[in-house]
Amino acid sequence: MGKGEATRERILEIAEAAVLAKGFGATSIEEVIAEAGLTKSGFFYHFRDKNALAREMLRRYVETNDRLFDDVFARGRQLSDDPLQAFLISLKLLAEVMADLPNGHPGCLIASICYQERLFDREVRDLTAQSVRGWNARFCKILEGIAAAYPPREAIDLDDLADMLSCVVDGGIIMSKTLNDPRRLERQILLFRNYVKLLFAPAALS
Amino acid sequence: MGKGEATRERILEIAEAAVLAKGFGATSIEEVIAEAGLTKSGFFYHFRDKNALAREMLRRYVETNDRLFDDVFARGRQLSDDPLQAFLISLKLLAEVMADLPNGHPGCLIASICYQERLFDREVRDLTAQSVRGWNARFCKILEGIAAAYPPREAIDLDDLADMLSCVVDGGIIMSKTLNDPRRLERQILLFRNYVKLLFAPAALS
DNA sequence: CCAAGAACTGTACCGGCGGTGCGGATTCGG
DNA sequence: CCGAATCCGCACCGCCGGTACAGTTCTTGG
Repeated sequence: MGKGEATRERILEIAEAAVLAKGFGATSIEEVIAEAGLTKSGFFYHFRDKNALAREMLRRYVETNDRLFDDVFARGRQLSDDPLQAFLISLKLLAEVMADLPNGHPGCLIASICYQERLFDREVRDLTAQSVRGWNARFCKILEGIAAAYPPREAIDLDDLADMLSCVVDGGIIMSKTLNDPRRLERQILLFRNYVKLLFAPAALS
Repeated sequence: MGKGEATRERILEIAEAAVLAKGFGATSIEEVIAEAGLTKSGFFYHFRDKNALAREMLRRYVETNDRLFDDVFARGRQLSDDPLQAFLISLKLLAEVMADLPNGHPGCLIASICYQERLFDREVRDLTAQSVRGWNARFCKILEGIAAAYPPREAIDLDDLADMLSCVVDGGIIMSKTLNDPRRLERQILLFRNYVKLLFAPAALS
């Protein structure tokens, strides 16, 4: 990693924290560069304008989350051959990861952008939509594998159920932040997990 | 309603739409007063500063939502004496209300504030927390009534389940806005409704 | 080791916005 | 018709996003 790339990464890290705490519009470039220890000229050397910063932040965020999901769901499959058990394990791991964050989850950048949509260009908005669609499709594929092995107790739309995981996480983050209680996010994920168990697990197992 | 109060209401309405679309920090007073048709002096006659505007917006939003919940859950109880059935009816009504919004749900002001917390003073943040706590307590009370009549199929924390409704709504709003698909919010509420049904309804009823 | 780019700094400037202050005008109810 | 509520006009401050551009320091490949 060259020196320039390291600086870019530092700027993005600082900017992301600031944006999640105050919103994009209220995050001044000046405070970011002050914390990063460079000048305004230095900033504009790396990013053409504020929107370019947003694009890179988002790209970085999506990439990080993708890796997290890769990791969590791979470990689930690794610990059990049964698709349902693997998913339940993965959800527990996900809940643990969220619970282990020192100061609670810092916030979902997609949610932050969603509530400031008019500030961003089409490219950014398309990237948020595409990411969410990707995550939902990923969850849905897992659920289809489960449903094939375990007929669900009720006729449920698997797409909606896949959506629900994202919704519960985003909602859990908001509630955790608003009430200043990080554990609420973990509990919401576990509650969703219980829903999945209730839907698919045969009565004998529950 | 005096003329001043009408102007205040107009300002709050315009400001809320702007804040939900661009965030609080990026919402300029100038554009609000331009749309409201008054001058900056007129604005500062009604609100001491931008934070006073935020406080009033939030107060208004919480009040509106409280009335909505009062209405929906009262109608549920009105249509069925059974606590579970009443709740299930109320959730369906809630989903319908959300689905009937012409351009989709405009956004949750509490979520918007949550993602810009550093911009607001303690009073505003306390009000958001208190409102969320109030709604959760309301849902929890209903669930306790249900659990007393129908022993839940699994040992579930009713507080968490009450939280889940708020989470699913907030998450559903974000997903609906991000994917530009208003129906997703409705479906998430109905999916939560199904969870409640699955948890409490005796096998004979399902 | 040195040249060539990459990675910055310094300075000057513009326009927009939040916010303050205050005097004056208009409007409206009693 | 009086006085209070409501709103306008105007001048001003400081911060911020963004532009422009010349100069400096650091890094790295040949």
